[in-house]
Amino acid sequence: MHMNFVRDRSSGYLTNWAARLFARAIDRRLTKLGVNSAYMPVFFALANGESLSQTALANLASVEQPTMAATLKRMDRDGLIARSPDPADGRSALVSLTPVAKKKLRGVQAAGHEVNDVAFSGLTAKEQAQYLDLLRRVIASLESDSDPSKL
Amino acid sequence: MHMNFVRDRSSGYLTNWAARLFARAIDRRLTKLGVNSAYMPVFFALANGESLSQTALANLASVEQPTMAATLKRMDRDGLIARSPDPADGRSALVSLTPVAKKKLRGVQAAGHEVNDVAFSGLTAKEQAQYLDLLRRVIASLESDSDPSKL
DNA sequence: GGTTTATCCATAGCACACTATGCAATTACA
DNA sequence: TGTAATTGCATAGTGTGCTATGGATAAACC
Repeated sequence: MHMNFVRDRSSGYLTNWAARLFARAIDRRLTKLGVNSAYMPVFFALANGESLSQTALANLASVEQPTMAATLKRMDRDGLIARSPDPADGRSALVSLTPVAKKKLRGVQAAGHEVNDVAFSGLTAKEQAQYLDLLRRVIASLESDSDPSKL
Repeated sequence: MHMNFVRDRSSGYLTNWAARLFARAIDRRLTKLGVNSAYMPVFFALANGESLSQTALANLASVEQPTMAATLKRMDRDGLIARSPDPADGRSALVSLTPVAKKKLRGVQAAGHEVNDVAFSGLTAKEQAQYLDLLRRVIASLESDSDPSKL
């Protein structure tokens, strides 16, 4: 087992690496369902029959609007979402899951839980809570770096 | 401050979000230097005049070979690396930093330290060490998920 | 020595993320 | 009410990452 000291001491590097491993673990499981990891926030947000705008979905997923636009375009292509005009706003369309997507919902949720369990398999319950807590605090600090209004 | 319970309890989601915030914070600082965040592992690996193969750099950065190939292509385009044929192996080329890149080295290192400090600004020294330790253990578990030989 | 296997790298094709920009519809306000 | 500012979405362009594949050189093994 060779070591890489610069790498293993860098919070940014390790966080990035962990995120890529999470995505790979998720994608390995979702590929069988014809689903991609970026679809997950949309699946969860619309799981109970909700109809949300693209902007609302982007906020829930913490991605920029053009990123969500591209994700929804792929989901549309894959037959997973339907769009209906918002009667209250001529600019907006409301997005909901199709019956096809609803059938995949349980599998998507199972994949999420499974990967979460794998990632936490070496941690005690207390350490798992610590991990989430520390992550949230690191996130808060980094958010205030980009947006001083959040201080 | 609105909440998003599904999101804030998901280790994969939070890790991904933190990684994107790290990358954005780094890129905001490196853009002035004409450097991208993916160049950082290459900068650090070659900081002391080393000459390494593409495969070695990919391993150090923990990315797949085609990913490193694309990164090196951009660094080449930006005049940051030089490639010389490996006299001992006709398939391989040895990569090193150009004088232009060496001039940027201090700035790149400073950006890394600065973002690390921002991310850790809300954590005690003990908590910072815990964060890195927990990350490494989560990474180890996720690696064994994709490669059972690592168990 | 010649065949097989492994290794190094390039390319194709795609997913997912970002910034910058612009149009169209809505809201705010003078 | 009519103009200005805001908001919702689309598009263009780019960076970073992945898998799959193939060619060319090197190493291993009859």
